[in-house]
Amino acid sequence: MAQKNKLQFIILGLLNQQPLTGYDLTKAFDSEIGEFWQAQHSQIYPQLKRLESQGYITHEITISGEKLEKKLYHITPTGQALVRDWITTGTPELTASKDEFILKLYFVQTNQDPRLPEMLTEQLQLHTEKLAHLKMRLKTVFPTVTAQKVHYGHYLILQHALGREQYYVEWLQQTLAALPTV
Amino acid sequence: MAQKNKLQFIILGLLNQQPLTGYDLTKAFDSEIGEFWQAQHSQIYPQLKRLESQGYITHEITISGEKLEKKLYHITPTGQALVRDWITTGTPELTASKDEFILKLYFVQTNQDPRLPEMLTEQLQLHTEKLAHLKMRLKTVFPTVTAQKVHYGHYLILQHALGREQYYVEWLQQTLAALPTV
DNA sequence: TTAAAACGTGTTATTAATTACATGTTTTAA
DNA sequence: TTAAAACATGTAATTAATAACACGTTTTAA
Repeated sequence: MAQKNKLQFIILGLLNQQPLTGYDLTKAFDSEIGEFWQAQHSQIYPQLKRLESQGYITHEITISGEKLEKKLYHITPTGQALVRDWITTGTPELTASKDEFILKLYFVQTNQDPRLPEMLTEQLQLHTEKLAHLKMRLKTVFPTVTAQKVHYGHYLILQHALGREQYYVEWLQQTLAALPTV
Repeated sequence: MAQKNKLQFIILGLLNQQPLTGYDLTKAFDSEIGEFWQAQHSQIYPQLKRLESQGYITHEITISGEKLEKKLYHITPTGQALVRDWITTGTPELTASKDEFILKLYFVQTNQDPRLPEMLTEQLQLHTEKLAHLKMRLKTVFPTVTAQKVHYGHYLILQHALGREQYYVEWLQQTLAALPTV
């Protein structure tokens, strides 16, 4: 019941900002969007077809260089209405997340387990790198308060991802520090 | 391409602690495990069959009451080796999460958007409730430091979920507070 | 005593998502 | 000038996941 297939709304949301190609949309999932939703091009191209057949988007063909055809997708008024509805409608689901690493920890019975330091250290490094990357991105994309206002949603998403990562790093550090000394 | 199908490892991990029925396993995903992985019984029962055919688990039939047959699954030594491998092997993937609400925010162009207060308030309530629930659980399940050591993994998972939720609540509060006053 | 809730196990159908296959063009840097 | 990287668009095959269908038992509280 109700609203699944969130990919369609994300695509519409992106096209609501500006016309984009399937390739552009795919790339969007590699950057900030990818922090909160993932999709491959093999999911995106068929979805674009479906959205077009339903009248939510249209496309225009442009030629890049000599003969490379790009399909630039535009949102229609019906599509815009659909995005508006999606955003306005409540989100009571609390989309559950998955975390393989935390699950592995769950099966570690005791804080004496000799594998713990190595496991935690590996994650600490990974998450520290990611945190650094997000920090840099936030600083370069939104250097001023004015820049934050130009695309507030983008700012929010990056900043939320950063805070989430920050928590993860701190938690790993604390958990490591709390381990019994050998 | 290495190791997908993480459900199998989670099931094995749980059976490594104690023999369980399919129903028990299903319930495990309703509680603490569910914070970091989800699975329905329609995924679990077939997976149990597969694991058994591969020799990682076996089952024993017990009768509950007059005639209700329960299949109690046990892990085999091969299965135990598989769990050990899974835990010991590195986790370099950083399992990406999904969050529909944050995505909706992404498509809000400006902090002047009249829908923002309502959207954020709804989430604040949901996450505050969840946080309270996790706090209570942590307090009842692990009232003492000694209790934490009895099943350290369980403690870690609950405590991590709580911290994550805490961050989410604080972020929502800050974002709400930073909104321009009407 | 009886109805509801919880226990218990399965399958089928559908949809979502990933991986792999498949092909070609344009740009950029060595 | 040429090879690699990036651009660009699709389909097919497989696997993961959810929702729905289906059935029966035991326990518990009204």
